[in-house]
Amino acid sequence: MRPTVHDVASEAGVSLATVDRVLNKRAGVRSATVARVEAAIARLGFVRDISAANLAKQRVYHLAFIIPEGPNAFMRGLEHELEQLKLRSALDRTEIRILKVPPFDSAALASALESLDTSVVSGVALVATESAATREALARLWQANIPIVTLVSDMPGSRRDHYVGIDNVAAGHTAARLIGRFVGPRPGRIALVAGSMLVRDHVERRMGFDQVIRAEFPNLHCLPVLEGRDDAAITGKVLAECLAAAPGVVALYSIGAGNRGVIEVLSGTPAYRDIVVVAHELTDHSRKALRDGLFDAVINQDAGHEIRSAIRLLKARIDGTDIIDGQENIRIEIYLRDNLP
Amino acid sequence: MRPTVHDVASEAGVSLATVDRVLNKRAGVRSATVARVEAAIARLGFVRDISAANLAKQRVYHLAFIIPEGPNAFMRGLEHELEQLKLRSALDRTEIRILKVPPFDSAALASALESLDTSVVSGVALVATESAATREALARLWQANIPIVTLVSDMPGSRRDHYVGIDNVAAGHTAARLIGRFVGPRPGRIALVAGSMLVRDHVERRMGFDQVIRAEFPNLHCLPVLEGRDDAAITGKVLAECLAAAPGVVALYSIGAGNRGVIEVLSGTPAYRDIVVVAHELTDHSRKALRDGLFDAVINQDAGHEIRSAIRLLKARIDGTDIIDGQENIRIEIYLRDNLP
DNA sequence: CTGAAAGCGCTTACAG
DNA sequence: CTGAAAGCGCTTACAG
Repeated sequence: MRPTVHDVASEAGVSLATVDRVLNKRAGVRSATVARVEAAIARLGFVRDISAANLAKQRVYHLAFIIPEGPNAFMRGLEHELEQLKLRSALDRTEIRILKVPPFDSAALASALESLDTSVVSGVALVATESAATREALARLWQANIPIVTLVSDMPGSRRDHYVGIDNVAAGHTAARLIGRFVGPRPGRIALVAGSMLVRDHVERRMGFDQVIRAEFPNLHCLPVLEGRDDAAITGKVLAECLAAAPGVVALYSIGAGNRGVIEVLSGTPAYRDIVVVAHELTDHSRKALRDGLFDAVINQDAGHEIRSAIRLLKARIDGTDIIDGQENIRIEIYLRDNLP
Repeated sequence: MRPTVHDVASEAGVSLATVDRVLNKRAGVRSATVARVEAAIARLGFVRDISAANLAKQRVYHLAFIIPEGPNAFMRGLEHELEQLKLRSALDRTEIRILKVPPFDSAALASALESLDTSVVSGVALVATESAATREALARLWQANIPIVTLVSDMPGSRRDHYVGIDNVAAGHTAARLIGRFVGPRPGRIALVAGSMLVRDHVERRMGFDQVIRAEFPNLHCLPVLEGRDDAAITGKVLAECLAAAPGVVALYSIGAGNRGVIEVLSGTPAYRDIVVVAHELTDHSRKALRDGLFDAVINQDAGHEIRSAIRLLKARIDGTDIIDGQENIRIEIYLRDNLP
C-alpha cells in the first residue's frame, strides 16, 4: 500500500493539519517541524494523491482560452474542439471559458488578457499576436502566478510556460521537400500564398520553405509572396493575377488559411490542374481538394491534440505535477489522399 | 453545484446505500425503488464523480500487456513506453504487467492469455497473432467481462473491444503514392521487403501498396515480395541477391521491421543510393537513414500514443465512461527528414 | 505554531 | 429489500 498523510503524520509525530501545511508549503510552521515532516515524507516515499486532494478542496480549474474570431477554418476547428470538451468538462472539474478577439489585433488581445480576473482564472491559453501591450498583459498574469500557454502561434521571450504548436520553420522545410520531390527535375517557378507577412508563423514557414528550395532544388524558383489576408476573395484575386502574369508556375505553397481562394482559382482553369500544391491545415475544403487531386499534400497540426495538450500542461503547472514530453509534442503531420484520418 | 449522491438520495426519498446500489446496478433492489432513483437521477442530471468513487473503492486497475519479445525495434519501443508509464503508475491507481511471448507464435500467445487470472486482471492489451487457440483464449476473457484491446496487429472478428493501431491497407496506399510521386514518370521496378507474409499487417500493407501502384503508376512494376523475417542478416541476404539479379530497381518498400538489413545493403553499394526508399516505423536506424538521405520517407505509428490510447480505452470500458474518438484514432504518420519529431 | 474534528463525493460492511 | 455509520486520502475552519 502507498503511504498516506496519516502515515506521514505518525512517522513525523505531528498532526494531519501540520503535514498538510508542509505539503502545501503554507507559512506558519516552525522550520524544525518542517524538516521533521519532510524527512518523514522522504523516508516513506510519500506521493500525494492529487484526486483525493482535489476532492477535498472542491477544486475547479478555471481555464481561459483566447482565440481569434472570424472565418479562419483552423481557428474554428480549435473552437469546436473546445466546445466538445466543455460538454464533458464537469466530469473533470474543469471550467473552460472561450474569449474571442479580432484576428491580427494585438490591442484587442491585450485587453482580453487584462480583463481576466486573476482571483478567479487558474490558467490561460492564447493564440498570440505580438506587441508590447500583449507582453505587459502577460507579465501581469505571470506575477499572479497564473500558468500561460501559447497556442499555434508563439511569442518567444514572453512570460509563457509553454508553446503548444508546431515548429513552423520545419513545416516550411517539409513543404519545400514535398514540392521539390513531387515536381522532379524540370525547372519552374513556385507561387507562394500567405495570409500576412506580419504573422510570425507565416513568416517562419516561408523562411523554412525558401531555405530548402534554394539549397536543394536549384531548378525551382520562388515568386514573391502573395498576401491574401486569410480571405478567400482576396486570395483568389491576387493568385489569379499572379498566375496569369507569371508563366511557368509548376508549384504552389499555400502558407496560410486562404485555401478556399486557392481552390477556386485552380479548379477554374484546366491548365492549372497540373500545378503541384502543398497547403496547410486539414479542413473540409482542403480534404476535398486532396481527394480530388487538386492538392498534392496537406501539412496539418491536430487541433484536438493541441487543445488537450494545452489543458494538460496548464493543469500540470497548477498541480505541480510532471508531464510526458512525447505526449505534448505537436507533430508536423503530412497528409496525402491515402492517409487521411 | 453539481448534484451528488446525497441530492439523489433525498430527491428519491431513499438512503445513500440504495442510490449506490442502483448506480452500480447491484441486485436486490425492488424495481419500484430502482425506478424512483433513476427518475431522480434523470431529473437532477446527476453524473457520478468517478475519482471519488475510485477513492472510496480503493480501486486499482490491473492491466496486462502481451507483446512479442525479440529484437523487433518497434516492439521494444512499445515496451519502453510501458516501462516509462509504470514508473508513474502508482499516481493513477494503475498497475501494468508486461508479458513477453515469442514473436509469430500463436500457441505461446494463447497460453499467455490462459495464464491470466480473471479474478485479478481488469483489462488486457495484446499484439495479436491469429489462431483458433488465441480466439478461444480471448473468448474466456470475454466471458469474464474483461475488456480486451488489440495493439498494432488486429484480429478482426475476435472478442476484442477495440483495435489500437493503423489501417495497414491505407498505409500501403500511402507508401505507394510516395514512391510513385518521388520516382516520377521514368519506368522501373520496385523491390518489396517484408518480415513474413504470414503476418496480417504485412499482407495488408503489401496489398494496399500493390493496388495503388497498379492503378496509378503504370510505369512501375512490383517484384515478388522478399521475406526477411524481420531479421537484419536474412533481410540483407535476400535483398542483396534480389538487387544483383534484377536490373532496373528504382524503388524499395520496406514493409516490416527489417530496416537494418536494408540499410546495410543500400549503403554498401554506391549504385543503390539513388533507389527511392520508403520504410515503416521510426527507430534510431530509420531516423539516421532518413537524415543521411538513404531513406526518402518513413511511415510511422506512434508507440507512446498507442500505449496511452490502449490504457484509456481499457479504463473507459472498466468505468463505463465515454471516449473521445479523435484522441484514440492512431494516425498513419509520414516523416521526411524535415519533420522528424 | 499546532491539533482535533468535520467534510469532499462516493462505497462498504453490518444490521435489521 | 433498505438504511445508518464508518471510511477512502486529502483539506479546512476553528480552537488553543
